[in-house]
Amino acid sequence: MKPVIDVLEQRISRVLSSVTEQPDAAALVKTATDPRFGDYQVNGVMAAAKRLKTNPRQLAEKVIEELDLSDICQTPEIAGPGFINLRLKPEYLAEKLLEINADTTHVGIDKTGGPKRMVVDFSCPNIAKQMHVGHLRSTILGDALCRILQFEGHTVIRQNHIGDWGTQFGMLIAYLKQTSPEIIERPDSVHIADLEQFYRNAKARCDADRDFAALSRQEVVNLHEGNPETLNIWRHIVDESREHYQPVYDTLEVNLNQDNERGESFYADRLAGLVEELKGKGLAVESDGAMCVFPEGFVSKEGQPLPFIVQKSDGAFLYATTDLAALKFRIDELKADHIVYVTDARQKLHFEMLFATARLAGWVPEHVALAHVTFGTVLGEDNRPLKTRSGENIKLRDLLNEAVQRARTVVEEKNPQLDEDRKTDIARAVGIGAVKYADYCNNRTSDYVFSFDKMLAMDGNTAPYMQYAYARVKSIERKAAGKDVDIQSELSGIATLNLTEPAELDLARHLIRYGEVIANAMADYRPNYLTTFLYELAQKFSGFYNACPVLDANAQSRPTRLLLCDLTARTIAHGLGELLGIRVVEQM
RNA sequence: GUCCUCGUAGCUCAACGGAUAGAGCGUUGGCCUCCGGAGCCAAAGGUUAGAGGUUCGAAUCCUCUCGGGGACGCCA
Repeated sequence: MKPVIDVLEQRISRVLSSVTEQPDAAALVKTATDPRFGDYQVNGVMAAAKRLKTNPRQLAEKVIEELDLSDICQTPEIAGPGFINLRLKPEYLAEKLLEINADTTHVGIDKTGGPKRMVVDFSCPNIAKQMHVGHLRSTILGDALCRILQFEGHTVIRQNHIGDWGTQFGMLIAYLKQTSPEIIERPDSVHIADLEQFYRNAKARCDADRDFAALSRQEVVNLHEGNPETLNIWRHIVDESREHYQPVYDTLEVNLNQDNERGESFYADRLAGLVEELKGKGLAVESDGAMCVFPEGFVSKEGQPLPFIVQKSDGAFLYATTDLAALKFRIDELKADHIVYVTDARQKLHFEMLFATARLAGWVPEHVALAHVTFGTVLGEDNRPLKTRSGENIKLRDLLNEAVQRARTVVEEKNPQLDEDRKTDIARAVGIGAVKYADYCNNRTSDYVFSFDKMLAMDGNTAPYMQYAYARVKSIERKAAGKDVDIQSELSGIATLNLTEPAELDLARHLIRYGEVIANAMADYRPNYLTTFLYELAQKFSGFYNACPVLDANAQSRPTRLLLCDLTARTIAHGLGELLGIRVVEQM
């Protein structure tokens, strides 16, 4: 079903256009800023009146005369300087709830009318290093965006642009050859238990030993030239690294695996040609020995043009080159018509220049949209980027383990009678859910302070609160049998509703807004719109739960209330589970 | 120095150019013979950093100032 707000916008805009004789007059329907103003408000009349130099209230009168919303709203009211306030009819709410109920797979939300091929670039850890807290936001934000886009009906191509092809590999390969010479014959026999330590050791040797440094450089050359022995070891390092980061994705319940990987190495043999092409087009020129593109509008310190360096003075390529190659590949071969990059805000300039350069080169057709979805930093309690006490990056694995452990303690305290497996499962859902939810519920552009205590709190806008709301509905369902209530038969074929209590209506009005909120969240790539909606839903459900008995309700009210419970549970499960990748549990 | 970004209640944060700027935490006061009190209801708390401007209307857009964070030629 189409969101009510869109239906209203369309219908009122049409009337406003005809009354004002201005074809592009927009109704500007928004959700009401205050319940006293009804459910939706029309803001566009005042702007239109201004253009016509007429009285806005009088114009609003005319619009209302022409407008027929009787199937949706009660009589519209004019208020203030020229707002039109709209209140949905209970009959309309009932009709919509039944529609949602009938849609068992898609919670009453239409697929997009214009499906696209969307490439989403996210997570992107460096191989040969542990994933740390800095990868958290890109990974889960990207995953949520993919889930939502997919739900909307787009074709989503997840791309994990892993860092598997840098000069650091020379040193890692050289180090493995020295410390585990058997790797040359049998790469599989060497297991890297601690990636971080491995990297540090190699780096230390490289810094201390000139001969080793020379070997490292030679291995870089070998790698680029495709030397089979070096390549084998490199491949092994990549495989070993995957053993470390795949479990993190699994724990996070993020849909990423080897199939989504297309790392820097994939583009390695395209770079030289790409730079040649840029040179040929007169875009890349030499500056201080490096090959640079100078896209218009980018200036540096002294007002000099800012370079986008595509080849270093020593001939090596760098991330700008790889990113260009990836962009080109995604358009030419993946046939993307929308590419979304999910990285932290510090890379903003880089992506602006990347997009500008690609456009200059003529690689971006008109219909292709490029977006950089930025986010802020995860901070510690000291308001500095989150680190361990000794100043190191916090490993994502450790962070998640702690969250689960803390959740486990709470479950143990609240529900000791549950069996062990159940407790373990709940602790996982709650702990991981808390970390993800805490991230999603903040505006992605701002930094946020990471706090286990806050994200695991049972009060407030947190995952546990949401999961609790869900578990409470499920508890009602479990209790039903004991009270001789057959939910199945009361809900099957339900054709009319009896919405009368304020708390019922309030909950109903909120439930039907789900599709509108998803659209809003996606238009701006902002999951916090979704968490806010879900939180409000849980609050409204609690209000309803307190005010309206369900199982003990009379025959007039009970089916309606059972349906409200069911739709609330389905919406929470969908929003949390399907769109945000946060598991709900029946009991907690 | 240039550019980007942020500055909203004691704290953490919302607010899609709209009406009297909203939540949560914390504080204060209510609500358990009742479907999970891990809850609900209510109160107090604000010159939206400051100054101009645009607009019928500005936390939101523009300009400047102050303050935090970030980026700015061979790292990603």
